[in-house]
Amino acid sequence: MKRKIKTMEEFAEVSGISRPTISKYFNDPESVRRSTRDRIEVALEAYSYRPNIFAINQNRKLTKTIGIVVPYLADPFFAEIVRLMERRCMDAGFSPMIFSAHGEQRLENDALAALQSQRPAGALIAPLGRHSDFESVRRFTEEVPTVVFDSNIKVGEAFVGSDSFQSIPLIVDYLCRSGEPPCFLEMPPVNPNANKRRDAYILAMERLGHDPKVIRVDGNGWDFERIGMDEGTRLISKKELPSETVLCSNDRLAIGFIAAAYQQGLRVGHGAGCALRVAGHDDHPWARFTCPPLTTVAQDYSAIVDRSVEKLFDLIENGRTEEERLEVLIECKLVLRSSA
Amino acid sequence: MKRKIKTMEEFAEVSGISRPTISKYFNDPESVRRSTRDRIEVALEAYSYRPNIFAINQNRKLTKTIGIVVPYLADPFFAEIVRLMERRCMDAGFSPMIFSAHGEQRLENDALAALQSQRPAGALIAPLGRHSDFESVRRFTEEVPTVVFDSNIKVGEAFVGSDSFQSIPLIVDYLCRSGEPPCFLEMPPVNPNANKRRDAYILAMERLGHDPKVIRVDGNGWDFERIGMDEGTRLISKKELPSETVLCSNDRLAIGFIAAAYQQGLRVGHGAGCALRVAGHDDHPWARFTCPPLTTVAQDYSAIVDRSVEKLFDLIENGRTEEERLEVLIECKLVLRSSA
DNA sequence: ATGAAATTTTTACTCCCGTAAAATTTAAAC
DNA sequence: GTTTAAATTTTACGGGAGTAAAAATTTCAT
Repeated sequence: MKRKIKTMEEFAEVSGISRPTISKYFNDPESVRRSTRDRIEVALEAYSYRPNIFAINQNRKLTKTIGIVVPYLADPFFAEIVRLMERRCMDAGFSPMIFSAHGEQRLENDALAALQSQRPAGALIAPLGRHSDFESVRRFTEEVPTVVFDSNIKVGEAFVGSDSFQSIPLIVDYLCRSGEPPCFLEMPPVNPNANKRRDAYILAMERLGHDPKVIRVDGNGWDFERIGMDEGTRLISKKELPSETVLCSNDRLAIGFIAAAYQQGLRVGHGAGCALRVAGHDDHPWARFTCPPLTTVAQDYSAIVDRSVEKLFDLIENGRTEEERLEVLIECKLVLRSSA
Repeated sequence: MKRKIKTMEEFAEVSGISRPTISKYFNDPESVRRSTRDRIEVALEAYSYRPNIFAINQNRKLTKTIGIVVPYLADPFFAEIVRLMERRCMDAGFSPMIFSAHGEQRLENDALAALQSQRPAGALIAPLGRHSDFESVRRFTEEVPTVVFDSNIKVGEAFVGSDSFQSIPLIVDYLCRSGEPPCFLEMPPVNPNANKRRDAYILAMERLGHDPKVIRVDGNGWDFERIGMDEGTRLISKKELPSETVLCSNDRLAIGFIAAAYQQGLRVGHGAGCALRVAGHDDHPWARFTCPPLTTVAQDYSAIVDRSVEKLFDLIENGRTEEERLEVLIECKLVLRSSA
């Protein structure tokens, strides 16, 4: 015949413990004496009361919420990163809150506004990049301790991402050593990474004494596979490829390109009888399931997540310091499969 | 020299309008006279004030939050559904909140608890299914108006999903008519859909006078592609496939299976010189980029989202009725590509 | 048992906004 | 220029928990 407990006041009553102590308990169970903790927990089982989160956050300067914002959640790269980040945050006692910009500036701004209204303790954001409303994002980071990842726009307390100038030479070297030097397939860059990759490609090729060949195809939006397939089809059928080795700006583009090659009857791979070698970048979760499996450069998902989250926790605990903005560049690893 | 406006009281002061009216404005801008609305909006630009969401929700019986819970966000099917749902909710003036169970019962329960503590106006949930803590989910739906989608466990006010007994016959018929009758490749079912699909397969085959052949492979978790590839490799190399036409329980499994076939040197497709036909189910976003492109049955993403969201809005507006639980089954469409 | 230290209880104020009721002002209608 | 209806202002309370300060109690070592 348990009555419904709605407030902490009521719970204090039925548990026989004063409200301030109950409050202390919920903020940190270790902060009350063992015996009272036990009494509270017994009552808790009997009445299953949970404090009202809105009332809690109303008085707290900083909540336990951590915002995670990505440019496109349906991209498996971000889906996977978010998955790992969410886990880390929960393990540390925070409540992650996920937002996606769906590739649109307006929605990114909306997401940041919605997040900010939650007064989060901190935020992990991968900005749209080129399409971000820079001022908007900067204003956000003024109010909320923020670690930026993946796409390095110069806001927030820190950046964590992969080092294109390390990763691209890896794959370029390999491709040059094992066959015809690659051309570079890119689409209009959605973020700074895309530019860095192209620049890194050019640099790497020149270092090796080869002539860099960049193919910029059309297409916008986040349908990378479709762009890779459509433009790949066009390039192949019109024989406009300057090299039989194609390094794609990212794996999703490569997946589309491989599909195009397949449909045109070109065999992709490094073996005998193959007409084309294709490589990507990122080691997307699906890269190992292409036909043939994709040779690529793997971003270190765990490291990106770990470093980002660590830095954010540090910011939350110790506050912002006057130190210079931290930039963590993480090494990538070459992943050799059979596409190149 | 604008001072920081933190409360509605202060904003009322600087805008020269009373607080209750400001409050009305934020609840519905149309509810105040044109002239005052203008005055408020002018002040709003000058001071960029936003009401504190916690204080708001503390007093409202029902918030503007809508929870979206999926079993695995990194699955492109759910990523896409979530994307569409989020959009619809925002357009209707709600704040969607996304949760993923990451395939684990404990995390599903955590997500539901976290969501419930937000006192959402309603929830759209795709339960884990077989691995759901049924009682937990049921309790949740008692407190929160809920539409269940994709996986029909019998809780909540309504279910919206695809009709396996309509979709599977479509593809079975087609496969039988165009070649050898298919065997059915499934993994241990993660949700009721998987069972229905198998049963529908058996039924469809029997109707056509063929002998149904179900292959149940091992594997758990949500790495469907990996399971499809590993088990496909095994089945092919050991020649254990009872038919040269393979209908996979879902597209992700099929993607893995196709990769396996490719690596074993088997040509997939319906043309001459092809050793194997492979078909899937769902029309995942990546299905068109397999090699060869995947023949499958398309779930109607928009319809699923539309119907779910409509019903939820109806529930929120009109409250729960005593009517029977609504079950909406949406038709699928055959998508013929070249894999079968 | 005694004193000191650690906890808990009491009391009371704060956070920021929703909202109801009564009083007042404004706008529209005739 | 009334009359009326509509909108706004005033005033006041409530929601549920954080938190500070002082008083009371418990714990533990000596």
